[in-house]
Amino acid sequence: MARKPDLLPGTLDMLILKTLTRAPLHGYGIALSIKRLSDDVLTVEEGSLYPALQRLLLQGWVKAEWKMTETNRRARFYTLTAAGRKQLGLELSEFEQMIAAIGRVLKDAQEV
Amino acid sequence: MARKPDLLPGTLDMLILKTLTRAPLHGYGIALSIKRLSDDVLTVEEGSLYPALQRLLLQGWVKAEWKMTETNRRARFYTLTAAGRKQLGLELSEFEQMIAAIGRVLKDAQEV
DNA sequence: CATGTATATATAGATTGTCTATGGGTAGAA
DNA sequence: TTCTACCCATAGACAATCTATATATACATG
Repeated sequence: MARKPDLLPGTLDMLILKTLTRAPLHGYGIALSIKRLSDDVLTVEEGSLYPALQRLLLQGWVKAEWKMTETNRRARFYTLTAAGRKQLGLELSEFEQMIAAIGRVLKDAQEV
Repeated sequence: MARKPDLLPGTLDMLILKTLTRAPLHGYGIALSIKRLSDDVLTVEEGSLYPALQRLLLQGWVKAEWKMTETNRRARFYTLTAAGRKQLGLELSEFEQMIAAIGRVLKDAQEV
């Protein structure tokens, strides 16, 4: 990781799924939501976002529907499926386990 | 991340640098150390480890020296350089910032 | 003495995820 | 009319990791 990344690789699907537990949203809205909730630390580039949404659709973790936004624009709204909710639970627990494990390695104790 | 990964991508360099703050170690020892400290959650595959060590060498963040181990084997021992220590500090703070940001997105509050 | 296991390094090639760059297009404000 | 914010999408480059493979040695066990 030579250049400072916009995301922690491997966490985008989880972030999207989590965002959709609040409400169905279109892609642009998902990206904005993640950016804002993270206080601009996380930026979801379009070239990451749309391929990720395709992945999630293909896996059946979200479904999509074209609608009009409040601002009168065509947009594709994504909704979390039951399988997606289950997948989110899985990813959350694996992520937390990893973070905890990394935390143990980063601790200063000398128990090598 | 279809398959459960052995590591969080992007964190390996940081883990290696951190491990070397305790003592100089050879590659195999670094991998073992990370595995044990993480209670077997993190596994550093050889195909990830040695390229990572090459990266760190190239950046000047570690230096290497062939020596004999306690068990009488040839091994390449890596030592953290001053630049490496500085880099570790940088990666630690960026990592913590990212984790905090992800935490905010994963929180259940409705402040969208 | 043969065999197996743990120790130890290293690379090639595949895979995957993210980023950069680009293309298209619309609503509404200035 | 021009600009900005909104909206979707893909191609290709790039980087990190994983799988598979290769080589080799110390030492224990049968």
